[in-house]
Amino acid sequence: MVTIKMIAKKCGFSAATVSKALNGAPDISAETAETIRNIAAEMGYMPNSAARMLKTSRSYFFGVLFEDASNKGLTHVFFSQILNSFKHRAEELGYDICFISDRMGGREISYVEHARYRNCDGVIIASVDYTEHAVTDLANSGIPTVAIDYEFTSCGSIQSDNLGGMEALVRYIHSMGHRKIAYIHGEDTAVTRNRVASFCRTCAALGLEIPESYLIPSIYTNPDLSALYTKQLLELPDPPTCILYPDDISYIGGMNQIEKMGLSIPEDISVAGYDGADVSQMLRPRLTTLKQDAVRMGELAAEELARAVEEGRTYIPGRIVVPGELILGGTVKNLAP
Amino acid sequence: MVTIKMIAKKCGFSAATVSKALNGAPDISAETAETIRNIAAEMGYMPNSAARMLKTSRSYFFGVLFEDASNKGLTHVFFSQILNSFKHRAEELGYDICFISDRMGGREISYVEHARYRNCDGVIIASVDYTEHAVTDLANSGIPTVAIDYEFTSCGSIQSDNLGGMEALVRYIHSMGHRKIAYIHGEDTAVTRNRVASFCRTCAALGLEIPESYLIPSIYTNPDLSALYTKQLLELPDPPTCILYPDDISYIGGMNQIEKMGLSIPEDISVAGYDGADVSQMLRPRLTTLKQDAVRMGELAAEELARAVEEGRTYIPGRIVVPGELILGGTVKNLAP
DNA sequence: TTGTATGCGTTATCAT
DNA sequence: ATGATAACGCATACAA
Repeated sequence: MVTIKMIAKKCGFSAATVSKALNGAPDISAETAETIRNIAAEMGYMPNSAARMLKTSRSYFFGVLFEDASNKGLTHVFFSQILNSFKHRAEELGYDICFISDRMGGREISYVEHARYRNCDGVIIASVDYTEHAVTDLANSGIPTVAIDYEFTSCGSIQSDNLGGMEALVRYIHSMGHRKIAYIHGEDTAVTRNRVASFCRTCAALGLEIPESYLIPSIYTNPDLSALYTKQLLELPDPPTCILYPDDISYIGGMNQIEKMGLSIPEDISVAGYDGADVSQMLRPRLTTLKQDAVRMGELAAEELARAVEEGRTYIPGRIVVPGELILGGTVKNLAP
Repeated sequence: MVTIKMIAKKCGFSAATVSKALNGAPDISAETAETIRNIAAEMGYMPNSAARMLKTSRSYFFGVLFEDASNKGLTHVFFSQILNSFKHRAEELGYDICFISDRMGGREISYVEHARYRNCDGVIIASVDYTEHAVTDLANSGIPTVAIDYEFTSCGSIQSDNLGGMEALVRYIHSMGHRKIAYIHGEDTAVTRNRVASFCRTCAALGLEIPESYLIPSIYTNPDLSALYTKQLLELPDPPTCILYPDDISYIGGMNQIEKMGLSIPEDISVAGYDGADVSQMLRPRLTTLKQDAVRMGELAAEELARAVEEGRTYIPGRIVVPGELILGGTVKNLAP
């Protein structure tokens, strides 16, 4: 491994001068800087991040906390998209990614400890149970933090526009003449509550009466449950004309059930989804759905976190709401031509 | 930040003694060790990985190189599954994950440089163009390396059993009475070549003549292309009775095309897939497919890499082939009852 | 059993 | 413009 000392020896300058030259310090003559940089490159020099980290207490690591309840982790479609674009943007900004878990080898450690151990300059929190103490401790640890789809005091926040998205979706369905809209929704989380609230509020604003039986708590990405509830809905004395699903996978469960009952989409029953832009767009007809902008969310999260890190004590947490996009597929029938 | 020195001051012992006690050195009395550990815990001590790294030149980082051609990165289903289980197992073994990219901030750097900069103890290579110089350089850098689905001399290797898997799949289809089997396969990679070779060899062994027109090069996860080729196949003067797709998404494209032509699966045309265990299992009928054991592959990769790191110069690269599982869905009709 | 001294590679301060 | 020196936090060889 080639170090600054070795370069110093080779080129006759001192280690201090070499360090400065390599870091582009202003008090080094252009000529020496040039010479030193050439020799360093020639020798294949790479700085040692550990030494630099120790000296400057800056790691250029973004910690990533990414533990969802369903334990899908990195295979979770929406979050893997966010993470992917977060990673790209972070790299552009000069940061590497370091996952924060709750164990180091055999031992259990807290997220805060893990982040401190690795000297993370900042941390992004996504896809977790935000009420967990281990999580709130991290958010309050003083380490610059940005949360996805959640707000902590004094932390940055990147949120999907669940309120606006759901409103747009419901208004569209209403504009297609539907008055009886059911919503099979995901388990109780802050995000779900927002969507449900927006659903109810928008329906109310449109003068729609939504009976209790139309609002069904299910579980995200569970096709069996959504199939079951679809059946329930369709067997109601007064069934809905349109069913909303919480995600692509739930939709597929519902779709199977609908076909099984000999009905077809959208002739006999209309459907729409949320947070779907993957599989559901390959099926025919294409699902009408509200696509969240995961890519933009990841980018913004990286930029916000970089800002939090670099502004330090003067950082004022940003609260960014990222709009989604209404994708008009072919699953909502026009009842009012 | 609380350091060893601070603990030393507080408890009256020297820094060396504290360090030893905390690391469970044998030459410290049980009593002092106990005392020191208590005080350390009380003070909320966490070692500084940068300092430790610098001193021991061990980072307990596994570098992860994960750049696929299609740029899906972490959203690639198969590889995200591998990465997820790799991450879990690595954490159990005491390692954190650090992504290796080809840039640091604005500057371009090589993978090797990146891995060295972060002092990665070892590196896993997955989902890349293995012929790229940047990649082979990494594999030959001397850093302990394990590759997924590829073999480098002196690197460990975890491979999906593409030969055995494809053979099992073809033999099963043959056992159902099919003699005219077509294969729409992915773009040219080492993995694809293995599958195609095994497909051809198995067909030959079974005495099946596969015309050129039955073997179609497509692109992975491209539903439009697979739809197009499905149409081509079905319009052949002598069409196949069963079509093999390279993945779930390609299958969905084919499925749509089949339905569009008024045919049904498996009554009119049988189909099967490869590397599918996600969406295709939620559709009805369930796709008959050969599921790769991504979870096991990730675990094994972590274990193999840990071994490579810990055995150092005495490490003899392991070549592990991980069998898949034939999932019997309902898309292959029995032609020979 | 415990403590002293040293150095890992780097950067920052202060002289020169 | 350049260099000598110290220090970051830790682990270790060796002395006590």
